[in-house]
Amino acid sequence: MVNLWNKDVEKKFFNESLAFATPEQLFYVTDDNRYLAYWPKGYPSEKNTLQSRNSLIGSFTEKWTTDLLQEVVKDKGLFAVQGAICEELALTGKSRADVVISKNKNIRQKPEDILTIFEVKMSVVWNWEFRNDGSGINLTCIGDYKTHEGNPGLLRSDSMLKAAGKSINIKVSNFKASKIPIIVMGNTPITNSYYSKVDHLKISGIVQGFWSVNPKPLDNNGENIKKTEKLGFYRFEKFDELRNSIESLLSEDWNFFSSMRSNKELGQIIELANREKTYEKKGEVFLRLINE
DNA sequence: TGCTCAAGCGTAGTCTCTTG
DNA sequence: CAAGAGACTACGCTTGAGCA
Repeated sequence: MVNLWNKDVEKKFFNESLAFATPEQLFYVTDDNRYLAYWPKGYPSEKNTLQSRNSLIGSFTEKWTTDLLQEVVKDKGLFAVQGAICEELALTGKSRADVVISKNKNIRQKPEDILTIFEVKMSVVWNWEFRNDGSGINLTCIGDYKTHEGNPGLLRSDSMLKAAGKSINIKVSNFKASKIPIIVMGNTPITNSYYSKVDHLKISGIVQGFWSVNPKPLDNNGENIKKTEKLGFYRFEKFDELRNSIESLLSEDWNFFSSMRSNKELGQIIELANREKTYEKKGEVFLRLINE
């Protein structure tokens, strides 16, 4: 039984990090000397911005996602690889893929071996209070993301834009990228101003999905979106549900294509492609012609 | 070879402006 | 008038190109 994102995972993040980082690097310190993961809504005094937690939560969530995906593909002879490099797909040492599913487990990858690219955009979602009263580390959840000032994960508009931008950068890097689906993995919902946009990104073939692997991001049965109309966004509630979606992603032979053509040109291309015998062949010829 | 430094990655707070 | 989007800022960390 594999669990998706939940409060225990965040607790684990703080517990692991406290082994080598100071509480001051992981928490805000309030006026009355409380150690909190986020400023509570309406905190009255002067606030500062914590920076030292950023890279820690970044690498923790990427590792956590890699392990989760590894569970999905391990019995298929495939591998989840963290920080993959593939120059042909604009995935360089400076701008790696967070996680890829591949036929091999090397950091350096060939486009032909990569089956899916995952961009991880996750944060600490809940607010936490840390205490160390001598008897050891004590972490208490003091509220969901509606109770603190933070705007975690995919709820930030610029995170959405960055994820979309990186996907486009990969898709236009090389025609070999057109066969590889790209998924943005988050642990929060998205704002309603992005509902129709994620569907358009999916339909136009740029991002195959914004997936949240946090089944219950809000306490007290708070309302939160399950999916958008065209499944551009989807919130997973069980590991098996995630496994099924990834399996169907891996089972098809995908193609991304984009172009600006006149109706006349398109008609000519379709006519030529239609002379082929099978649907697969028609598709192949269509794609070859549209890329010429 | 070892050094510096720009450019990339990451998250998060603040602020302004638009929108309803 | 309130809420949210997006721009901007901040800063910690890593990579790799250029250069002495």
